[in-house]
Amino acid sequence: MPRPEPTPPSPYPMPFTRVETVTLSLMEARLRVLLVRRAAAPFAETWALPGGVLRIDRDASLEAAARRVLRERLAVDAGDLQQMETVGGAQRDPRAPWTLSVVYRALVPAGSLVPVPGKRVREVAWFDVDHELPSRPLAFDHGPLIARAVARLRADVARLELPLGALAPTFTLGELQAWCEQLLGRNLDKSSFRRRLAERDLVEALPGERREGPFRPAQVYRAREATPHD
Amino acid sequence: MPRPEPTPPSPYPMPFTRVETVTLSLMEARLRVLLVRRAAAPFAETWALPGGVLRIDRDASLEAAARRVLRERLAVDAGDLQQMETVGGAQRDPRAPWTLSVVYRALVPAGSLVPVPGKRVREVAWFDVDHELPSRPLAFDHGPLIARAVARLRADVARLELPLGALAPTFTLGELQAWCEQLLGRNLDKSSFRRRLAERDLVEALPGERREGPFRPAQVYRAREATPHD
DNA sequence: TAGGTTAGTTGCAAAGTAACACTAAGTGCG
DNA sequence: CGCACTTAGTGTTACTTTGCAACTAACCTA
Repeated sequence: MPRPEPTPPSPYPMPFTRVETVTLSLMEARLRVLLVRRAAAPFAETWALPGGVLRIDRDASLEAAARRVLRERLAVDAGDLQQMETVGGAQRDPRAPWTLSVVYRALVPAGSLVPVPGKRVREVAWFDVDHELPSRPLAFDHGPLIARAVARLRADVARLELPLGALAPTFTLGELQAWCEQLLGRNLDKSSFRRRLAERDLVEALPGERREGPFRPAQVYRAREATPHD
Repeated sequence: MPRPEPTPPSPYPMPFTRVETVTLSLMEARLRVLLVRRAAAPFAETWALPGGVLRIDRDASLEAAARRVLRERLAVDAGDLQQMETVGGAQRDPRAPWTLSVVYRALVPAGSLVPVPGKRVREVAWFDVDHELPSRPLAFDHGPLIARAVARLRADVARLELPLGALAPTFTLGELQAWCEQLLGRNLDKSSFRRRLAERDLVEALPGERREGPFRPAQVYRAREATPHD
């Protein structure tokens, strides 16, 4: 076994490293992003993405860091968590000479989060990504980060790479379609939606079971486990 | 103008931050990746991606850091440079307690690079991503990083989001198709390739000009400038 | 029993794609 | 001169995917 060298890792200063989260959810049938209003400079009083400093003493990985930030700052478990992009440079944040932010997109189940202000945060609120955000100036480079995260989520959903982690454990196909439609912000065709679902094997029927409405009951499904198809 | 605070940025230790490059090129009609053979532990004698430490005193941005690494270590200008993903964690590299690597994919024009060994590198070589790589063990987590970068490149090319920066300044449609075919590792249909090219407006004919073979001359094209289509 | 609502399927037309054949334009050779 | 060969570029046709809409099924209520 090669003995790890005790060499000091590097004489170079390292960037101020953070994790930012684009936290999305469906509320009242609209896709919304959670923002916090900053209490301190820079960008005091401006809305920003919730984020936090990477804690190498506590976070085992980048994804773990993103989960910790969501848990600590927002008290929410990210159902689906995807890394988006990493931005870094000398001029991003006046608090440090060089900052690096790894951006994660979190999709959380509807109603899993009651926004409460915390440290360094005046206010927490959800914003409709299509109707409320475009006009609003955001702190740092957070505006384009959100736009790209939303675009990528919608591209994923459009080709049925669904963030199933943020979905209820069981669901009917009608519910699944409505959920996709709300994420996309447009309607889908029922028959081709079902056809495309069947081609991939994303979901499986829970045999025998069904669920109530005042109308015809529907088959209940659940997400199939990640199938390494080969 | 809000005065930047002189606050010390953070009491937290920051991760050992690097940039790794998945440097790809077409050589002898095959997609190849440039690897270096490590001279020192850990993973001495093992092939690895070329990379370097982020130098916040010299790099204005992450992309600039990737360009510097390519220039200093490989003496090559990246025609097309795309950020792939960022990996980080406590157990990645025994040289530091916590390392973070931002991975870039570079596609360089064929023959723009003569591989020369340098510091901490025994050997430099190109490997066919389809035939030589899968069997070969690589240092760190570099194997999956390459696989994902290649898959993403091919997905991009398949839907004609072409890394035009790595292309010759002018070309014929036949050359462009052959280039895509070599990147993808499979053949494309001529007529639908041209039809799909025409729908997007990726290329434009250089009017009047044409170029020689021993056969019928072809129209010369060039890449259209990034058109913000709205 | 009729009517309303959602679940689920079927048929068809429109659009997009792949396979292949065809014409066009140049070179070289008999 | 004209034919064979090669690459450039276009049409034609068949197939696959998608969107639209109609239809049946199941359940409730009145």
